[in-house]
Amino acid sequence: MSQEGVGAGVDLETSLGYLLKEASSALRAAMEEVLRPLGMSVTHYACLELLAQRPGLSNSELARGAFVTRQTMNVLLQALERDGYVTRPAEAPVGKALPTRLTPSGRRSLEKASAAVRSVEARMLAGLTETEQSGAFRILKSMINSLHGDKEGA
Amino acid sequence: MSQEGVGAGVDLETSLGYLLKEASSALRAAMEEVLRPLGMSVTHYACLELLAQRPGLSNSELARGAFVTRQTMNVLLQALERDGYVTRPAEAPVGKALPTRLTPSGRRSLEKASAAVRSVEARMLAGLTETEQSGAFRILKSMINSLHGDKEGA
DNA sequence: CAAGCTATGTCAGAATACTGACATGAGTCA
DNA sequence: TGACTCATGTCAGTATTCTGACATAGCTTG
Repeated sequence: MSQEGVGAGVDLETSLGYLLKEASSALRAAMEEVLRPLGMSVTHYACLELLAQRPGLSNSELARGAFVTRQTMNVLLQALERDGYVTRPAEAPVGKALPTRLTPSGRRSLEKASAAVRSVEARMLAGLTETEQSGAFRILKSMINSLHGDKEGA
Repeated sequence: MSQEGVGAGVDLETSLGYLLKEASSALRAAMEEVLRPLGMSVTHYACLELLAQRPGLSNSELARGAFVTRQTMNVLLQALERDGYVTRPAEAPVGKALPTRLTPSGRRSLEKASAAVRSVEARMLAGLTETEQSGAFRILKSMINSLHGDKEGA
């Protein structure tokens, strides 16, 4: 049922951009599936994982790391703080940035989620050799770099 | 702001899943940037591009192709129909599925958007050889396949 | 010092996408 | 035929994320 080529369109069957979106969508769906039983969303997990690996990140830094706006991250952080997963000082030690840290409860919650997500990533990479994986890493890095540079010709 | 030198255990920096999300996020942002002047969102564009290449797709089929729920696509289609970009028959020729088609207006609108998106994709792929691109294609396909297969043995 | 610029945290409203639910049409199977 | 299952279109409500706006802290520059 797919004939009728339109001139000069983006061929979805061969478009790397479309494939990138499909892969990202599949990864997100798979993560949601394993995180749902743990009562955690993907963004929740991303925030906690970031804090585990880089303690003391501010709201804005977490937002950039999770690829959401700082307003969105702020709402999430308030919920996580209310539920006792993270803590923030009442006053900023310097500037306005409030360094955030995991509580023991948050760390426990993250451990199960982190294991689940790692298993998803392992499944995603099953069938790829080490060489292919490092190739994928380099290629994705190149794509990101090319997209971020606005006027820059690579 | 917390200083750089985030030296310890930055597993996110080596995670292909994280990199995949970053690349997808960068692509989406770049697409939004070029589509905004045309008054079109990414989902909007995806729907029109799908219809250009596969005329007669139903609401549910479009939803799957654009990686959103059929409810979300339904809302979008109603808006596109109201604005005269697509048409759907009042009654289903068979079953309940309503085959959707672009109007001349929708086709015109798509042409500019498609060119803009094509330039973004070209920028993304700048700096990658043909071999690298076909490698990326194969690797992404493998990731998607591995994530979708639930109990699938290799 | 004063002015300008940038980054941050936060509140509020708007846009977007999702989950739940219901009715309908088509195919399957006993 | 009738019951069952599945896919679809659609309405309604909820949830999530975004854009806009404001005040404040720190740095830079004249």
